[in-house]
Amino acid sequence: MTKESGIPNMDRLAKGEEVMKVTAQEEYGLRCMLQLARNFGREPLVSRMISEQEGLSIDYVTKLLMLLRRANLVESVRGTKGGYALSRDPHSITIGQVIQSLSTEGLIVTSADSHHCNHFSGQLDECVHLEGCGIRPVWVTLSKYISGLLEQISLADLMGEEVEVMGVFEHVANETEALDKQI
Amino acid sequence: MTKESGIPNMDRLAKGEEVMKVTAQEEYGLRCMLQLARNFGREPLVSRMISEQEGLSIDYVTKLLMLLRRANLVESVRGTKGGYALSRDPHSITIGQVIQSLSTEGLIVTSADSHHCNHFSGQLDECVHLEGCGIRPVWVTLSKYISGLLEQISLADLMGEEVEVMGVFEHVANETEALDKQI
DNA sequence: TTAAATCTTGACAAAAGAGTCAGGTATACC
DNA sequence: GGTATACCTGACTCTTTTGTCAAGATTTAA
Repeated sequence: MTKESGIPNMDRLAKGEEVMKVTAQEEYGLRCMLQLARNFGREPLVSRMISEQEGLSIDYVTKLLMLLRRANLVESVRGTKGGYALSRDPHSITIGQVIQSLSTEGLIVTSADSHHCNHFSGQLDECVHLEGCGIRPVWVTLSKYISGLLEQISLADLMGEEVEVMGVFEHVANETEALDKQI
Repeated sequence: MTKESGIPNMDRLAKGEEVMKVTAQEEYGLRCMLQLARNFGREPLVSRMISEQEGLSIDYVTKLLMLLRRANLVESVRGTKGGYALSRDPHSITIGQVIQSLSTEGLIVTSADSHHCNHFSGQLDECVHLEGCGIRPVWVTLSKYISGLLEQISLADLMGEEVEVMGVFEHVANETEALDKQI
């Protein structure tokens, strides 16, 4: 532990450190889902509309929606009057499910045979540190928190104004922590 | 919030969701730093040694150490008897500092003018949602937690056996949460 | 039956990230 | 001085990710 331990978040963040990536597919795909969530219950939304509202090309939106459709989160209707719609209520779709269906691979570390440890094996077939790794606890801790949080938030939770949504998060973040401690 | 809210972590993680990336540079660079940390106080460590211990090519290790040297985390000595060493005590180098110096760009969201919002602007110059974004709270919440955690852990904290290190993390994770709630 | 609107698909091009290579510079030791 | 060891650097290649394109299939409606 370092002497900085007592510095409040705002100070720590002010340093501008930037770490851990969200891919374009995850970000833009989630935004498309939010458009569909806001449209839930109405006529299907056409890709041109989403494209305009998100500042993305129609073709790209199409590609993202295809990924989401294949994950059964979205349904499509062809032809005139066609378009896209969520395949179920936005309350029952977590952002974890959305992000996962959009990410090729990513961070998740729970054990030595996890994707992360297999992926970063250097020139060898197996990571040198499989049997004991000083760094794994870093990613394990972050993974737990991240997936815990993402599984607790639904698309419906993101549909309000930003201030309200932020409130939801503060509440859920506390719940997640409480949950973690029980285990 | 979804009905899954009460499911313990292990169940949530078992689904195998994989989200948010750690780049190769971050992972391997951090490992090199850990090698240097374990060698702290002794003769400088040559890149060949690190290369062998990590299963990476010498050239690649060299490249990573160059990034770390430019961030003033590492010092190098040329010539016979040369090598690399931490530029200061492993207790005073946080993994946040390490990761940051290794990452080209990544997730950090604290406001509308953050890197994240500038980066994901689609075809336009500015993100459509700058004035109010339902998704930003997701990344803001994760960013806070991640950078909070990374700034509280030092290289020295990672030098022990994996089980011990995991213990440190459980302790620090709780502290971070407590800290967040004060604000 | 034809036209218009819209989704479907796979191939492709552009950009970013990962990792290698070759030629150069500094230091220690004989 | 000469030689061996080791760092320094930028250019280059390979792979993955991002985003576009073109040709096809389905549905509605006139």
